[in-house]
Amino acid sequence: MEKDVKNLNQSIIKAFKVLDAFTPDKKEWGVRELAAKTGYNKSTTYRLLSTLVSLHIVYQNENEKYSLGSKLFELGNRVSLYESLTTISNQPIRNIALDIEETVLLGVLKENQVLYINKADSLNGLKISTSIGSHQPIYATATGKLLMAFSSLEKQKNYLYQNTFGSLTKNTITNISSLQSEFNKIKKQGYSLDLEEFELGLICIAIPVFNKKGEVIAGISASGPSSRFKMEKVEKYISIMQNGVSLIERFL
Amino acid sequence: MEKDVKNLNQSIIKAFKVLDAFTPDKKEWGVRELAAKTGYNKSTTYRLLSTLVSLHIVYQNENEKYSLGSKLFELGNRVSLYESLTTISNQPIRNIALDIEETVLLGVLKENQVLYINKADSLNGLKISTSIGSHQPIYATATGKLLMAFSSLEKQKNYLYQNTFGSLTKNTITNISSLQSEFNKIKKQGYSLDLEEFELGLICIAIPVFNKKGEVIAGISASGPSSRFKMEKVEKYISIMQNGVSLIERFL
DNA sequence: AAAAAACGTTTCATTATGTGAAACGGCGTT
DNA sequence: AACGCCGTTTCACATAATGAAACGTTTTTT
Repeated sequence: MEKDVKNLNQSIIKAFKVLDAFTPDKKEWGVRELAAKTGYNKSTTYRLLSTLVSLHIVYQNENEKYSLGSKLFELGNRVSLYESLTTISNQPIRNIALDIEETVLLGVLKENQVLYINKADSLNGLKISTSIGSHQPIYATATGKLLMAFSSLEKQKNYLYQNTFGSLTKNTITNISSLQSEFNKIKKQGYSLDLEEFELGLICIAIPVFNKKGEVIAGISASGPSSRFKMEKVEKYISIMQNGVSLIERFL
Repeated sequence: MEKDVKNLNQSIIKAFKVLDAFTPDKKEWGVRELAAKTGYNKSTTYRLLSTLVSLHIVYQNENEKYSLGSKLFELGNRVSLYESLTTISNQPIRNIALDIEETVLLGVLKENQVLYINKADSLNGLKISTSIGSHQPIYATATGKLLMAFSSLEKQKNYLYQNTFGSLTKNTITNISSLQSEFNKIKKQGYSLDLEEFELGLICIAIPVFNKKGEVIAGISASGPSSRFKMEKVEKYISIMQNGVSLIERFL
């Protein structure tokens, strides 16, 4: 039972289907080929394009070909990906935090560190102090290792060979080849663990957030004290987190 | 005598007027206030927003407020400002080059250098060798000095105090305070000159390209050998260049 | 050099679609 | 309990989007 069939504005849907046809692989379109691609009538396509041109959303160059225009660039730059991720994730991560009763964080990669852009506290007394806007090292956190594991091999190599990895606890992985195999393992199993590698007594699970193109753009983590964070619960935690993440991914 | 009144798609125009209401100063809108702002009926505005939400172009958060969504971010990032500037400028700079019979270049600031992203050759035998994609120093070129002159005072200070300015010809300005007053002079007069400061025998004029917000996003230069580049022609050159630039600015 | 094909664009009768006033139901305040 | 504000839905109506065909150029083929 889907929601009611809304009265959506067909012209707007068409306009954005047209815009979506402009990709890095195909930046220029003629009217007829674009009509064939979208399935719209040639006249309709022409009028959609004319309107978009008048708004500077698309630009028509000298060969009469159409391409995306500067106004779209401007509008797109008014959207902060962090902000929209934050807004979208609010409710889902709060629900996760309620369900598993641990602190939940949303993190992204930024300048060779993990930047946390959203947080949902658990109601438990013992809380994690990591706050929104704070940074942590990649190699010693569940989210950091996760995001690097899902980066390109080139990025991984760059990271591994251009940084030093100091020991933060007795469990910290400080060896380059161990880190590389940790990345491989994480990518294979689809989640990441921090077993007191950043701070003694602190355990953490992280899973990826994928965008529509299948790229990992963020990670969600649940952290808690090792005293109550039992390894046999990991599977259950991941399942709960996965449900929340799929709610986020719908809007990306 | 404008061009024929085209049959533009009204819904699309409305949709983008709605999107344009979302600015850095006002990132969230309710239906009613947005209807008041745009002048559209409350129902119409609601349906426009519903359609845009279904496309993930806008996002509706928990308070039922609307804000710009991730799909708009994605589309905006498919537009390269350089590419659209290049396409838009092609015809205008060619016309300028024909008119004043000198090589015309379009340059932007990139990583403390001038990056040239478009060029129109003159038909004169003696041509300028600077090519598209090449970089030149800020302090010794007309376009570089121009773009820095129209940057914030903070950027100017950063540039002046974190770089060294080697002498390229006997005319190069290598002194920090002279450069600062050169920037001030350029911003005041609205154009920039390079009097054999980069290469002996080479003279250059540059004027700014403004976007709709009044920011300088690029510079256009005309360069020629000092033998035929007479100072009494500067005013005429600038007027011709200004005409071409205004054609570019229409599309920004 | 002529003919044909392909392009973006315009026309116009037809009909699908977006429209606005009013009503609705939920929520917070008085 | 009454009010005011919100986003949302309804429905008769009028406007605005539609597609087939024709147009005028330009490019390709013959």
